[in-house]
Amino acid sequence: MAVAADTKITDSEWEVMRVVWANQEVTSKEIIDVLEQKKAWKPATTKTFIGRLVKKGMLNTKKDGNRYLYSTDVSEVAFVKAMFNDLFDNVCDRQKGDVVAYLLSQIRLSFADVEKITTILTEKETEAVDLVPCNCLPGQCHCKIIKEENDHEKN
Amino acid sequence: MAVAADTKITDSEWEVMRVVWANQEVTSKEIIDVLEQKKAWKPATTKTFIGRLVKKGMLNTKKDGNRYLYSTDVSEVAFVKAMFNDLFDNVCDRQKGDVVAYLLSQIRLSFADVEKITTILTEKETEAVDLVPCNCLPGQCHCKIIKEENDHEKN
DNA sequence: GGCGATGGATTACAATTGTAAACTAAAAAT
DNA sequence: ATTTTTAGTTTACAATTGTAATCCATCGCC
Repeated sequence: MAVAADTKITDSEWEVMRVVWANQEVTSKEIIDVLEQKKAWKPATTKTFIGRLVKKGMLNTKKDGNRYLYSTDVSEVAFVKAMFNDLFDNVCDRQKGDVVAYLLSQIRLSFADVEKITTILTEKETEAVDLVPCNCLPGQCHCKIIKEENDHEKN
Repeated sequence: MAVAADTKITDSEWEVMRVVWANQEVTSKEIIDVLEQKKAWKPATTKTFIGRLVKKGMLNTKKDGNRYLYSTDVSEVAFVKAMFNDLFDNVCDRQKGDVVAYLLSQIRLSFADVEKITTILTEKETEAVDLVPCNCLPGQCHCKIIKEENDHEKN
């Protein structure tokens, strides 16, 4: 029921979604109030973003008198993961471990998090390699160039 | 010497940057060739992105006859980290461990990666808490609402 | 029942982004 | 030296995004 988190949204729309995710069902007024606080957006501005999200199918509307109750079928967690995955598309496989290490170093963890990550890490350890193969196009990643240089030396 | 990876670039510009990062110094032709392959961009399109990156100060130019050699002072690793950090701004602190766990589960690791991550994890373990405090604005995160509900029940 | 407030829809408009052609100057080839 | 090819610069133009005012329908209140 995740309704594909494949929809692209902008940063501003994301702000709106966060309010919706936080609340299950919200009125535009609630969204407007929160974002007037956080982003100093005029009500009309927030309305625009709500409208665009409805058009994109990210927000559902349920009529309630003269107004709508907004909700979404897209899970926040799934969406966030999809966004991060997207970013990863721009990164060489060989670099990803380093990026994850960095992210990990930046955040706070709960005991549950530690346990979860430990489990995954143990699993990954059994499949670890000396050098993660680079998946990039030649010319778009260091690895390839180094490889070519090596090949060159060999011949 | 990182020259602030604070500059925002678009996805398309990122493609160009990857070629530059992969090569130290490149000509526009090399960039054009790679991206004609990968993205089927017309040379003129790639030229536009190169131009915009130069204007933004992400690319340096060194004259070499009738053409330029392009290079950058921005480190790829630093840049990637900054981009991920940016994304994290849209995520509740309490959720971040989960996201990192997910990312970890998605990638391959080298032995060195495993070691590095293990070290960081061990460190994090000593600072782990039962529940990572939520940093979100009230109304923009579940945590706050749950908290309010709890507070409510208490009274 | 009329009127002000509220919420949604329409319109606006500049900046950024994706996509590229056209133009120009300089280098390479003949 | 003239032509052809390159590389960089300028211009173009539609789509998306940020930001918002205005308009219109309705709801609640006097």
